[in-house]
Amino acid sequence: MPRKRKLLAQLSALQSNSSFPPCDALENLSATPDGNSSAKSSKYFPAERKNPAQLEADFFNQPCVSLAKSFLGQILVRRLPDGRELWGRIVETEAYLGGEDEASHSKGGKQTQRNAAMFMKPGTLYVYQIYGIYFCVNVSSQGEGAAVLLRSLEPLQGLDAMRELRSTARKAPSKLLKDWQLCNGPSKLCQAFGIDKAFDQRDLTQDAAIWMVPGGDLPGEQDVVATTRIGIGSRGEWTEKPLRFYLRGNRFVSVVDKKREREMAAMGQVSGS
DNA sequence: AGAGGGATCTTCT
DNA sequence: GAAGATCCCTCTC
Repeated sequence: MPRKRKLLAQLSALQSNSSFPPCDALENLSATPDGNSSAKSSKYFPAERKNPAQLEADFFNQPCVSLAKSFLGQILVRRLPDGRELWGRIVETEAYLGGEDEASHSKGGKQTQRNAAMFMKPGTLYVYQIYGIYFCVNVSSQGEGAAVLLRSLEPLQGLDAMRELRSTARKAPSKLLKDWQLCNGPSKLCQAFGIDKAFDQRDLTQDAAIWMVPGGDLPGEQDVVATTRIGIGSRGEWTEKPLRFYLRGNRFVSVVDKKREREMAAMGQVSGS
């Protein structure tokens, strides 16, 4: 059996159970969970109101950099077809501004079939495949063609399911993944949360399978490190712009910039009160 | 601890 | 036809 086939089969088996169709895209049509499946299920709420505290359209309607920072500390929630809920706290993001931003898929303001979601209303997911085998997920922000890449999450709930989803994609399933290895990278978090192309162009404020809720522990300005983006190659002046944001000292961040953190600490000493 | 390469395929030129 | 907002394994120091 070819490796890819095998992976797809495992994923499909994991994500579906007897009462749900295997196709992830059908989740929206059957939003009612089977009562006893999840502690967070809507036992006391109408089915259409899955969470009263979820982040709404006005939150996502911010300029790109502002949204990228505002995401830090907020919580991404994913409900799998079997009813299990995965919770992850966002600890690392990148802003892709569109237009002049040479590193953005929407550079030059160019809209293509692939990046169409970047031009849709704030809160729309942009999911694309990278290197033929992985996925990355962005959230559209205010601004033409602008979006925020989700790079790392701190896993909060559903870690067993995340480990299963992550492990299906590796050669040596023998060694158990540590908690910090589950979601510390843009494609790792997509694997762990079962996010693929089927989520492209979905609306975070309208979807029954994925949404965000406000975090209880939001960072202050001094807790956020702003540094260069990862993996964008040489993009002129845009290569060095501080458009990546992460929580200082958080062990679930994918790439730590010690040098930058020292610089910021020094600045803080000078201007600190 | 760090460097290097392979996997794998859609999208756009 | 080539590149790509990555990850993981292996080799070397």
